[in-house]
Amino acid sequence: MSAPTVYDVAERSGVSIATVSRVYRNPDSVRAQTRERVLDAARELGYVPSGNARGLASRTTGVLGLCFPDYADPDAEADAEADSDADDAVMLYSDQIIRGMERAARRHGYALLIAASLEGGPESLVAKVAGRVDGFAVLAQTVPTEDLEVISRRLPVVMLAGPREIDHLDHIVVANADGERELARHLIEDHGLRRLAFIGGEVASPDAEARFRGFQEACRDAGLPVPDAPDMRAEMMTQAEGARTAEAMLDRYAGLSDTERPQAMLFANDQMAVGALRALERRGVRVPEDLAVTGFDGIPLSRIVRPPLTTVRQPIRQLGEQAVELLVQRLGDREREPVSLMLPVSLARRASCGCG
Amino acid sequence: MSAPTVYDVAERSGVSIATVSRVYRNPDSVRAQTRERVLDAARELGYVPSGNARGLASRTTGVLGLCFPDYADPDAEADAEADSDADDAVMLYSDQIIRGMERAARRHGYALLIAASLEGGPESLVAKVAGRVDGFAVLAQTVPTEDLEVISRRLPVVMLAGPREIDHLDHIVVANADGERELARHLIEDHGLRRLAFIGGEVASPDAEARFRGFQEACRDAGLPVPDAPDMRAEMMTQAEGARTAEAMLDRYAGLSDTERPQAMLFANDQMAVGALRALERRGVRVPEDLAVTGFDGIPLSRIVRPPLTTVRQPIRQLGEQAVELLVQRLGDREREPVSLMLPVSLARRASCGCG
DNA sequence: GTGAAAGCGCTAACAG
DNA sequence: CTGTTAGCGCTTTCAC
Repeated sequence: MSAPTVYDVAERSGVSIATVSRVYRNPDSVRAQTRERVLDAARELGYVPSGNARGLASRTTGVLGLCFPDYADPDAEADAEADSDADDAVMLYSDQIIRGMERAARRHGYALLIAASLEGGPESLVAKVAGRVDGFAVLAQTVPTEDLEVISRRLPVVMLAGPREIDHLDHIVVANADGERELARHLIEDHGLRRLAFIGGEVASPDAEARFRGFQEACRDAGLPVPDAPDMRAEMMTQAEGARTAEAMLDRYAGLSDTERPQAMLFANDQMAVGALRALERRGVRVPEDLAVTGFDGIPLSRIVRPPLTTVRQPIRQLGEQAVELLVQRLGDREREPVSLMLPVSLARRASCGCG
Repeated sequence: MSAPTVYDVAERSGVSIATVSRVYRNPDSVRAQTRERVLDAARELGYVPSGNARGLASRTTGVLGLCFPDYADPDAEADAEADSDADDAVMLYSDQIIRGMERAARRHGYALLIAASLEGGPESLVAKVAGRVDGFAVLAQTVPTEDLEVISRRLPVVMLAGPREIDHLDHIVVANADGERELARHLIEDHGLRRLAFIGGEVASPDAEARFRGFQEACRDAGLPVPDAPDMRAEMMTQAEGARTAEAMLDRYAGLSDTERPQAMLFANDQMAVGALRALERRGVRVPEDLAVTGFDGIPLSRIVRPPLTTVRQPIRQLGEQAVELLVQRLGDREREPVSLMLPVSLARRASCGCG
């Protein structure tokens, strides 16, 4: 009793397999009466068209893919309450992209195949994805460049966030530098702050680095001293690290007078800023009266914390949607020149910088 | 210039197509030197194995699927800040399941194909998914039962949440009734409350209904009057609706004395409870002093609101993980008896009921 | 409108 | 360890 095929359905309904095929592919090309016979037979048999066979024969899958970073050790015990916020941050990011892609894909009639990259997975599962989709998106640093090199010669690939590693690929980033520059400018010009401290992430994070560059630009533009490195770096960009770095900053500047110590801390992301907010509260530092605090990302939590966090909203979902648009476009025209999109970000002025 | 195939690689590396196939399927079964030759040729050619052809020939895809409800009109303009919380609630739910499934699937070497069901989609996209996966999970009320009936005869399907519509399918639910009963019991026994109001959702929501049943049980167990319907129903189970119903309740009981009006409002989910919290604050009702408030779900927001919300944590992610486990099991043994799992929930006692 | 025949690119025995 | 030979289940011309 193996699964029924077009042959079974054809036989049972007294038509040829070509007709069965037509019924599923282009129902109107078959006389209504014939069509019903076929459909009935299919129902009785429990027939489900094989996507594989279809794909093989038609050379398209109707599926788009996404490779994203391994956001958690899959072998880790699932403990809802104890999940680290590091996890959460990355996951939220991936979730949003998945949402965006799924939504856009659906609009174009595609389904979405997702796969997180294992650490040192065998034959990288990108291969698995690549072979089953019409095109796919890759989050930066998820897939070895050399693999992409090979794969992208055979099907559309769009790189998301991070540097454009392969120049013939479509590529989308968010305006990290612009956003941070605008944020710093706001603090400097609108709030009259002069002494700003930037708390960065690991050097390997292209996003965090780009944000720091934006910070530098704002300093330069305002005629303030331009630091050549973040005042401090956090390895993880988590709430815990945010709290830790905030306290470390406090200690570092403890001996300084009010006119010397920083008036604002700009964190490379919201998670850290939120952690800092809590640490500062514990230490009796009032935000924004004593110190302004800002983040980056615009995660939901940023609106909920007290004081609400001034931050830069990243259009993460749109990143996913745009990715699909580019893939669909390229599927329609393989010759189109590769594009590199930079999605605009927007400043969310809230209480933590003294606004509102 | 069509995509290179095993034949191209075989020719270029001077081996047979069988060997090329082996290199990708079971590298150790090929002499290292031969393997390298093949791999080199593949690299030069830009060869990517066709998942479709593999699937066709091997009768497995290495992909599991998930059909979930259309959580938002795909044609709606994406406006991050303006997304309704209705959206968010459903999305968070789906996201968690996706996460859980992806994680578990990866652990078993599967990728995950996801597709939200269109409203009146053509030939329901379940067909699309069904044809491309080895098995899949379906969120309740996502796929017409009759379709499932047919499809589930040919590949493993597991139903998630909601009633078990087809009895030969594996099925997983969370202990909605148990959770709400325990929650109500806590209010009654531990806090000594006697007058509880339950705010339900739409009648069509199996979850909300199950929670109400749990509420009824607790009332009965405690010898309190047992209502035969929720005190009030919200159509959407959103924050806005929660706020609205909370105010309506306030108005309804405005004329009663302190010893007559409800001492607690039990909402069918967290979203509503959170909305209620805000509405109550606006109306000057103190929680929990004047009125206890509880939710259900254990969404992240429930921990963050003030006062933190007493709720019942649903192991949504585990729902996804378990779904994969069942699918994998069944893939290994088609004859296994269908199982129906009920995942335990846990009470999160927080300030909104008077705890902590 | 419908049928016949030829693959799509790979895996799966079986030989050797 | 490697090659040969059949299909896997469908879409696609091209006839009728």
